[in-house]
Formats: sequence, C-alpha cells, structure tokens
Amino acid sequence: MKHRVTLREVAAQAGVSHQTVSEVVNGSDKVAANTQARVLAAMAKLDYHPNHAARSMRLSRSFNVAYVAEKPTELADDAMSLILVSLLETLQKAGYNLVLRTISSERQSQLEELRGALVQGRIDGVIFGAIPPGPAVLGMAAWKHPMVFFDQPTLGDGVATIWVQYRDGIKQAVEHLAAGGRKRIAFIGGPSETKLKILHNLERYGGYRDGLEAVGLKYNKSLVVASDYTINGGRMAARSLLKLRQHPDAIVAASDRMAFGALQEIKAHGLEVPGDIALTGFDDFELAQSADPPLTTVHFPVDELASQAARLLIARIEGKTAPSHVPIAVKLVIRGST
Amino acid sequence: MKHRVTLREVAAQAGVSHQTVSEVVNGSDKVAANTQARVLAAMAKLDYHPNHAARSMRLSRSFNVAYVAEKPTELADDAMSLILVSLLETLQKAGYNLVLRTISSERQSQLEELRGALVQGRIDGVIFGAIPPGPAVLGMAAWKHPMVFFDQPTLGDGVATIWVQYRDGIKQAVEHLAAGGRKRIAFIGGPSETKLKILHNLERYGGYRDGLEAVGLKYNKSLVVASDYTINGGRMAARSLLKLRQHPDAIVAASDRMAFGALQEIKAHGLEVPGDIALTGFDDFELAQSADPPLTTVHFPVDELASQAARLLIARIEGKTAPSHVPIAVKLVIRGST
DNA sequence: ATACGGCATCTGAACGTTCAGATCAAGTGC
DNA sequence: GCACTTGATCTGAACGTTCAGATGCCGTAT
Repeated sequence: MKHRVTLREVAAQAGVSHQTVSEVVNGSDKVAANTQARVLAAMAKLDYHPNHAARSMRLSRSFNVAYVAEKPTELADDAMSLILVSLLETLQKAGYNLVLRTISSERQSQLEELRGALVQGRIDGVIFGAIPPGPAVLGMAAWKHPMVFFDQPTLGDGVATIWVQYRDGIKQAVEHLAAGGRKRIAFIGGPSETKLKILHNLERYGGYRDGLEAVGLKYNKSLVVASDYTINGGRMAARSLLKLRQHPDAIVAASDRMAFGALQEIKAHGLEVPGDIALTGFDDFELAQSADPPLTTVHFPVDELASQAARLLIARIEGKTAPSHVPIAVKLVIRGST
Repeated sequence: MKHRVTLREVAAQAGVSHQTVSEVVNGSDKVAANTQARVLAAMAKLDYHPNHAARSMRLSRSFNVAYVAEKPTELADDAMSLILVSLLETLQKAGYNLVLRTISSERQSQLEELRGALVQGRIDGVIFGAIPPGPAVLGMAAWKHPMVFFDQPTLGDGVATIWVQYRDGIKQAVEHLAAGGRKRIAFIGGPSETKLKILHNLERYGGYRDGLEAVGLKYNKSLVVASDYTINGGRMAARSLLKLRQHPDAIVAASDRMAFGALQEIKAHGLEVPGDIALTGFDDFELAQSADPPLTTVHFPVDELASQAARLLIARIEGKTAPSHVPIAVKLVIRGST
C-alpha cells in the first residue's frame, strides 16, 4: 500500500505549520499570498488530497446524501434514473455525494438501517422518492435529521416536502380536450383500490374532476378506469373503455405509459387518434415523443424537481432557513394526439 | 444538537473498557458471554451507533463504492436503474453504500474529481458502466485502485472487466430466425460511424455476422442499418429497410427499443409480424413483453451482471483474489414476434 | 510450591483533520 | 517611545475509533 500524504507533510515541505496548510485547503482568506503560493506548490508536488474520513469526523458531516426509493413501486419507473442524474448535478456542485438506497415498506429492518446510517453520520440527509404514506413515513418524519420528501402532503414541523402539481396538470389536459370540442372525456388513473394509495394518484384523479367541473361537463363514473401505470395496464384500461356502448371521444391517462398502451389498443380497434379519440398522457419522456402520433402530454419537470429537492436538503443540512413546502408547476405539451 | 453516544460512554455504562465494547461491536469471539450481554444491554439502553467517520478513518476504508455512468450515453438507458437497484442489493448485504457519479468524456476535470474521491478515501472502489474506450479509460485503468469495468475488452493487469456475451446473443437470434426458415435477415445496429464506438455495438454486429455464417446465409451489406438505440431510430431504420426492392423477411435489432420502433413501422406499412417479417430485440425489459406481439428478444441478465460486478469489486477492495475477466452468458427468449 | 501458557480484559497511542487560543511582528495614534 | 490593534502564523488538544502490547487471572504441568 502506498503512503498517504498528510497535511503535516505538506506543511513540512512548504515550511509552514499544518494549520496554515489547512487554511489554504479550505480557502481561508487570511493567508498571505506568497505563503499560499508556496503551500499550493507543495500540495501539487506531493499530490496531496485531504483525507475525507478525518475531515468528516472532525466536522461531523459526511457530505453524503441519500436518495431513497421504494422497492416495488419505483424500480421500473423511467423517472428514477432521470431524477438521479438531475439530483447528481446539483449535489456535485455543492460538494455532496449521492448515495442510493432502497426500502421496501414491509421490511422494518431497512428503516432501522437507514436511521442507523443517519445517526452514524454516514449520510447527512435523505431525499425520499414517492413512498406510500403511512406509519413508516410518519415515523421517519419524526427523526430529527435533514430530509426532503417527494409527493407527500405537508408533514408539518421541519420536514420539507416537494409537490408536483399533478392535479393542475391533469386539469389542464381536460380543459385542453374540452376546448377541442370533446364531450366524453375518460380517465385512466392509478390503482385506486390497492394499498398503493400514493397521494399523487388521488391528486391526478382530483385534477380530472376539477377539469370536468371547470369546463362544465358532468362526471360519469363509467368513464373512469383504474390501472397500474404500465403499458399493458393502459391497454387493458382502454379495452374496457372501448367496450362501452358509446365509447369516449377523449382519454386522459395518468401516465405516458398507460397512454401509450391505450394508443395501441385504440389503433387495434381500428379507431383513429386523434380523429375518433383524443389522448393525453403525463410525464413527457421518450415514449411520448416517439409514439405515433406523438402524445400530447403533461411535462414532468424532472430537473426542477430534483434541483429544488437538492437545494432544500442542503439548506437544511447547513442550517439555513428554507421553505418547508415547495410546489412545482407543470405544463401541458401539445402534440399530435389531440 | 444532540450529543452522540460514544464507545467510551457505553463502556462506562457497562462497566468495561472501551476496547471491550469495540470488540463486541465488531463481533469478536473472544469476549465472555456475560460481558457481551452486559455490553449489548448498555448499547441498547443508550441507543449507541458507531461513528462511521471515525471508523472509516481508522480503517482507511469508507465502505462506499461508486457506480460511474457516462453522461450522454447512459442516461436514457432503461438498464441503468435496473443495474443500480441490482447492485444495491449485493452491496448492501456486504455493508457497502452505493454512490452514484457521472462523467462526460469531454470533461477531464470530472476524471480528476473521481480520482480525488478515490485517493481521499471517499470511495473504496468504482464500477464503471459502459464507457467509450479511449485514453480516458486507459488512464483510469492505470490508477491503482479497485475497479470493475462493464463492457470493456480485457484491460490487462489487475483491472477487472465484466463482459456480457452480446455477440453470442445476437448470434442465437439469427440462428433462431434461420431455423424458422427466414432467408433475408436484416440487422439494425448501433451508430457505426459516430464516435460512440463502444465495444458492445461492434460485438452485436459481429454476432450478426457469426450467425449468418453459422447458418450458411450470405452477408448482404444493404440489410444492415445503423441506428441510435431509440424507438424513433428503430422506426427510421425499419423504414429504410422496407424501401428495398425486396424487403427482409426478418429483422434482428440490437435493442428492444429499436425493435419496438421497427415493429411500429412495419405495422404502419400494413405488414404483419411475424407473418411477413419476424423480429427480435435485445434487452427483455418491459417494452419487449408488452409489445404487440410480444417480442422475441435476448434477455439481458441484469441481476447476474450486477451481482458479479459487486462481488468482483468487493473482492478487490478486501484484497481477496478474484478473476479479472468474467463473461456473462445470455439467452434468447422466444415470444410472439418470430 | 513454582513457572508457564492461554484467556479475558485493559491501557495508551495513533489515524489526519479542525478548532480555540497563543504568539509574534509590524503598524497606528498619542 | 509606549500601549494598543491588526494580521499572519503557530501550538496543542480534540473528534471516536482500532491496533499493539500490557496486565491480571486461572489452571496445569513441573
């Protein structure tokens, strides 16, 4: 094993004390210019790199933050890798590392491990992806550590939550369809009866109701189908909608994947999009743009979501004040399917 | 800020020395049973968690390993989040955290940062995703740190590489199609002329050639089209194949996404799959299964890839001997498109 | 009885930083 | 010329763990 260069060796080389070197490393402004130059030269010559563990121990900060995803739900999600990459960008700039973790809601032990990592000082804070609310979330929210939650209602106190305005997005979609003269607007939503009662599902549904109301259309229960956010789920949902004696003239899907499945099914029935049925999705990832016709969809602002989350968390870690609830606006992108 | 419980406090509580507590924490077997019980009780009572930074400093190990993805290439890749999750599983069991990083080949500074993190002891080792080979990769391979590379040819010395047998996978697909009586088998491959000459592209192409040879078909240059691994790219590639005076009776695509795009295009031309044209992909993610008809495709063994990579890296970090080049076998999954 | 080996436990130092406070030289105002 | 401030640098301790070696105790062979 090769020897690691320390602060004191650099100090010896530069003919100053270790503390002076430390000040140069940390960019203190009270070091004289020529001393600083001498130290920098010594650092370069010896290829000095500060020891992270020692630093971390002294400061009781690890400069690591975790992104925690929920096991079954979030895995297959396209959004996850986009969010990760986007988070990474902001965090790296601020000198933080991003560590990845998963929890599955059944396994209590993983929660304990996560808490352990926090109190051990292995990570400074946590960003939680969309996690089904329940005792677990409440429990975590009570830990007094820096945390940011996606897709949760206000959790009170010092817990930060970030909220994408799903509701408004779906509402925009409904309004757009109505403006195009559609009267029978159906909705393919999230799994309403399973235990996955993640708030964003309910909100999307709420947005559908809001939209109908805003444009003066009557709510018709038979035009609402639950599905599971997969392509196949979307196809099944569309199939059941097309079985109605009078099929809808527009479908609002709660995700691009489901919209995509619906699109396939509609075509398979010999109907045209948008001629016979107009269609909207939600997410605006690759799938939406490359569908035929390209999907009108609500753009999910991954970058903004991630950078806000990172900034909020860092503010908390560093003890600065920051809002505890940040809404993220969304916007409908109009393409060929409407 | 609340006070952190230390080893010495636990020792005082249990009436032993700090060293004894340390031994209990680390599961040494030389501690008497009743002493151990006393210490464990004290730990529980005080809610003790070992300080990671101190530990890390003493052991000069951070118990963090990085996964490094290449910026433009790997972002949109479905495989990335699957790989991450799968890596996570193996690493967590062994007590390691997974930290995520990106590098873009243009930016030399990011390489320096990565090297810095390694020598600072911020991370113990690195797993590199598919990265275009070149001076950067060679440079990194020369660092004497534990590393594992995906999708690289042997890098010699102590550098570990993991190799998915893309070539064999595509070959299997060609053989399967030929066995079904197909004579004009086309290939939609990776971007052959761009700078993205990642080895796996060439290998897939090589597998196509191998397959043709194995079944005694002649290579026909006009049946090979380059594309960019997107759905849309697949569609474009298929379009150009369908323009040929005599269109192919089978298409082997180098990825599911491209196969999927091709499928759409074929249907748009009023042709049938697999009736008129048989089609295979590569990856076997959700898209393949939910296509209509479901795609015959080469299954990409994410789990095995990831767990092998993690095991190899850990072996290197912990100084155990391990092979330096591990091939991962693949298998064709036959579905409705052939 | 004495010496010895083995076992459980303890003691003190060390890892490489940062923090708090000390020191020292030079500059300022009277 | 003296007391005082300012700025640059140094010194020593501290963070919480693990390592190496010391200590004390017991049983057993001499």
